Amino acid sequence: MSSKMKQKGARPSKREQLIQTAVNLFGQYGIHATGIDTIVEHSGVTKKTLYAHFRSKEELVLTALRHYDGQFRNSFMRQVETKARNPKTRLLAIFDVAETWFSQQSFYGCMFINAVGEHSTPDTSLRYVCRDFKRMMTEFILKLCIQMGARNPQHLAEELALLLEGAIVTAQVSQKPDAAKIAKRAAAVLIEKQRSHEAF
Amino acid sequence: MSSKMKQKGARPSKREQLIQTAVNLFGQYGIHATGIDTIVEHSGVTKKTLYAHFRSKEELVLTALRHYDGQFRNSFMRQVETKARNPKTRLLAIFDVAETWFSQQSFYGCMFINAVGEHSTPDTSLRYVCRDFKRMMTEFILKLCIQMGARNPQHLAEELALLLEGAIVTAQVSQKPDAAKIAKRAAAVLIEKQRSHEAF
DNA sequence: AGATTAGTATACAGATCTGTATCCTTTATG
DNA sequence: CATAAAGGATACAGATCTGTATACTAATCT
Repeated sequence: MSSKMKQKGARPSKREQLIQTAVNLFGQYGIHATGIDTIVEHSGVTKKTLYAHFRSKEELVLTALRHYDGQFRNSFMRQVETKARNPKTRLLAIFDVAETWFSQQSFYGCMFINAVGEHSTPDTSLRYVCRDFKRMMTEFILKLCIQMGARNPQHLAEELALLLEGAIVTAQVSQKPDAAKIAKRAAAVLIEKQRSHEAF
Repeated sequence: MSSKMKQKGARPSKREQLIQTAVNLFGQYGIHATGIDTIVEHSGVTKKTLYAHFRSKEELVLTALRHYDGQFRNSFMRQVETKARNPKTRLLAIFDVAETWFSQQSFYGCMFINAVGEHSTPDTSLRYVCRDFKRMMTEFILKLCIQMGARNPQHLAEELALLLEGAIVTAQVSQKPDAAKIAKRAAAVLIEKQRSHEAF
């Protein structure tokens, strides 16, 4: 049996410690503002070990973003699906989950939006990761719109995704967690407008 | 007559050159990624002159943000008011103006959103500048909502502002300038829902 | 014209950044 | 036990960052 076998409840490997620390620091302070030395200090792992696991800072950045991607999506979708049962209420629940997210002490906006903000060059791996994250979120919404039997699910999903993005940055920039409530109110109107009373 | 008198059409002062260069570079590459040396090179002004006009990089950052604030708001509002005549169509025109903004080669998202993304500490001058910018934009929208005779202008303005924010980051992250079209579609629904048929 | 200001050019100090190297210790495994 | 792998501690190289200092030049005001 391999020693590298991942097992539940085991203390995290150095690699995982580094990634989690990177996620936290990049999330709070941004990527450029977070130096390797800072990550080393906060993770309790030496620089040599860091560079044994990751070729460069850029590789750590990408790994951290991808890790957070999976982590966040899992948590977010699970919360939505727990909070409500049918597609329509789940669409609305998205904004309730968002509000609890915005209200956390450790909320510093969307890590992917912030990452793109400091990396303008298009067609880079970082940009792809961020783009894909947003695409996945929209697809999650789209599925619910289809299940709800919306007349034009694609349109509705795009609109609701836009509201969610707007709520995120408004909560961040204007420090108003209740931007989620505004978004939810608008979402309710848009959903009602698209509701097909035949399905469900 | 003072030599520092500003006169139209005069070639820009060193100070203005520095500010404009800073706006451009901060906007494209972000604040942390843009060094003083880079600004010096691109502005054609020496470092000593820069530090004669600004105490520190931070002061230049704030000045640049405030400068861009006025510049952008002026341009944006003027375009909206030129494109349409009555409040309702002006509200919709916001998203047309946004789309041409998104489609520019030099579009790198909203400078203020990006700035906040790399400066998480609240209650700093930088955060105030960014917050005020968003507040002013929302108030611009609010005035139009009131003029339109919306049933709840405050609510409508908050919702439309959210849609605009969402469109900005979606256009930036997903590189889809037509996020503005989606926002406009949703805005039309929200506006119609709030329309009071008594006024105008 | 004379004096002051504004600006150029450039070097430099001190801090910080990414990434590497060296030496030693712990840990796991056959 | 013995050997190899993983990690800790630390110094360092080279680049880049903010901000300052020095010496010279061009413009401007009285």
